[in-house]
Amino acid sequence: MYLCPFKNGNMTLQETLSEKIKTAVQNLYSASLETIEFQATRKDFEGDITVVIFPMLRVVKGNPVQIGEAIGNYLIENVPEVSKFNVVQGFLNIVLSDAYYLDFFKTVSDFSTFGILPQGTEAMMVEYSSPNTNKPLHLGHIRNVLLGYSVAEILKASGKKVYKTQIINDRGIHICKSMLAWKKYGNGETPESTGLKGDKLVGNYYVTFDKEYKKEIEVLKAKGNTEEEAKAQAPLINEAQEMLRKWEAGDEETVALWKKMNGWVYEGFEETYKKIGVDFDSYYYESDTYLLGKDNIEEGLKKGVFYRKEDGSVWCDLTADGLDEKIVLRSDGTAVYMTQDIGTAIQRVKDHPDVNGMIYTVGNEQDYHFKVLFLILKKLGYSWAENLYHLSYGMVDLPSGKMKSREGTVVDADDLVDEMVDTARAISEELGKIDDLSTEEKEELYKIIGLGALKYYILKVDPKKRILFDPKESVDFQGNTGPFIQYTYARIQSILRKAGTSASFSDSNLKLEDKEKELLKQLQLFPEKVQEAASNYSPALIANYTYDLVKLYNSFFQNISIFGANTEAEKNFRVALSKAVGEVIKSAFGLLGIGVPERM
RNA sequence: GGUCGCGUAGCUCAGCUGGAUAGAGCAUCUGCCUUCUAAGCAGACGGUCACAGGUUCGAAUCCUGUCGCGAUCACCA
Repeated sequence: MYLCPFKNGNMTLQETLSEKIKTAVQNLYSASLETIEFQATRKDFEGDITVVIFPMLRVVKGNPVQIGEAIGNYLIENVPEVSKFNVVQGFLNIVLSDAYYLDFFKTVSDFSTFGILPQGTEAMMVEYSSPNTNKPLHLGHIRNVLLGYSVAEILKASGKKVYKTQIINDRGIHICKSMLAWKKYGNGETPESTGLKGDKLVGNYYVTFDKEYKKEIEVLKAKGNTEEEAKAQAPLINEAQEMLRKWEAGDEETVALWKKMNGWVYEGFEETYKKIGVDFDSYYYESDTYLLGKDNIEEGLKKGVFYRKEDGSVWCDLTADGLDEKIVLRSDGTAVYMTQDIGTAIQRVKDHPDVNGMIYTVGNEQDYHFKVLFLILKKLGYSWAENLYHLSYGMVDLPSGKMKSREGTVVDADDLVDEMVDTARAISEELGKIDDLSTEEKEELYKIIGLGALKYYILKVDPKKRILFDPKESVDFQGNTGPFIQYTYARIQSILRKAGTSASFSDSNLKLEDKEKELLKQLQLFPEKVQEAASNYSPALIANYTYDLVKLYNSFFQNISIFGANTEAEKNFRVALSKAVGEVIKSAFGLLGIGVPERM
């Protein structure tokens, strides 16, 4: 835990304290300590940083309170930043001088880039979205896309070079179902002729297929067939399978239809991505990659990583690693999911030779798959295989249970965003604070707020936890929410407009108010928080940090007058502090993919 | 059944590399807009941290077991 990360010289204050405490214990008790345990001082006590005395009792015999007192006194004399201390039970609470915080504040020349590292040489690839092309994106994809995008931004801020990519599942029986239904019942409909988004149109035919298929099953069951038989014998499913065979054989007409309908879907997806505000540096398509793994399988066979069974199928024995045997190539020589993923991974590194690690943003239902994939890639001997991470996130469930696109129980991505924007519009109009903005400015603002509410709502929860989403209980705009944080940003901008550009802060002899000190403490933690979020792949850490910062700021804002400050220096400091907080909010929200408004 | 994940206030979530009296928001209730944006602030109410053991000076946090919820165990993706 880093509580005083600001470096004055070449050591952080925390490192200095640590050294001095060790020296003190050495001098006072002739005992040597390995590490010193620090923690943030609890609100109920006076202090900024607390040293826990208990662990020292192993090497220093004595009363923890007396030891604390002795160390405290030593620090007062030997560390100028320590202004006061108190000891409660086994806790030494240290009060740092205002000068320490003011030095920190003055030293940061630009809070808009504070904590954001420049791009280093290490490159990583982040995969997210990975949709099927037979239906529109839904709430589940939204969580995926928001997480992936944010983690990519966070990794960038931590100094990595990042490539954002996706794998598009554009082939297989699912798209054939939509194609077949369109052919049979579509009457040549197109996005243009219907005015529907391409992905919606294709999705409708997927649903149509399912409806007609079910009808056929019922008919067959009525004729005395079992459920299984009916499902296998229904003409529609056989036609779809025939279509898939034709596609794999390269049948011209089928491939043309496939291209046409996928094209519609891609246009629809792009619109949705644009609406949400995410982007990609590259795209991989399963129709290109599903064969890629085969050569790697051959190679693995030679290396002895895989083995072939009598029927010709190829397997990887992972029982020694506590997993099962996994098939990597069918007996007929065709590729399975795993084959393709092996091939895609290798291809991606070939395409981007500087990549030394990949993040896969995929739901936790595929935990096992990725465990196996990573292990196989390691066994194949790729050095980058050590740096693969499955960014596994919990499902988004509705009160009614799982979302099922075939049953129409999905929350559509476009609809959801539109609803959020509508809510933002309704609230803004009711409050009436921005009536003088132009229509375009207003609409832009509603988008920022609506999306902010949605994104924050999803990103603030730990990725691995499942989310229960109740469409009836709309996403909040008050409390721990995106709009609350955006509102604080807008307030700050209002302050800055009023202050003009003249105010600059330079005085180091100010007496800080508690709330000012709290804000400086929180600001100081941002760089560490970015690194922590990067190593944990967790936007939630950034969201929670920002919320804490904003709560502190609002308390400061509401209780301490900025323009009513006693001195010009005080006023200038408060304006500068406000500006810094605003810049960190903007920067942190940027990592979450959330915009901030000048007014709201 | 095996494996993996989750279980904290009525609800949604923080806290989890062990530390003080477990924190926020929503909801409910009190105050605060003639003063820098009330999408706010100040406060009240609300807890057997699923349960039981264990390790420790100290456990929501680590270990074991039990229960509950979910996922996964395809020549599907």
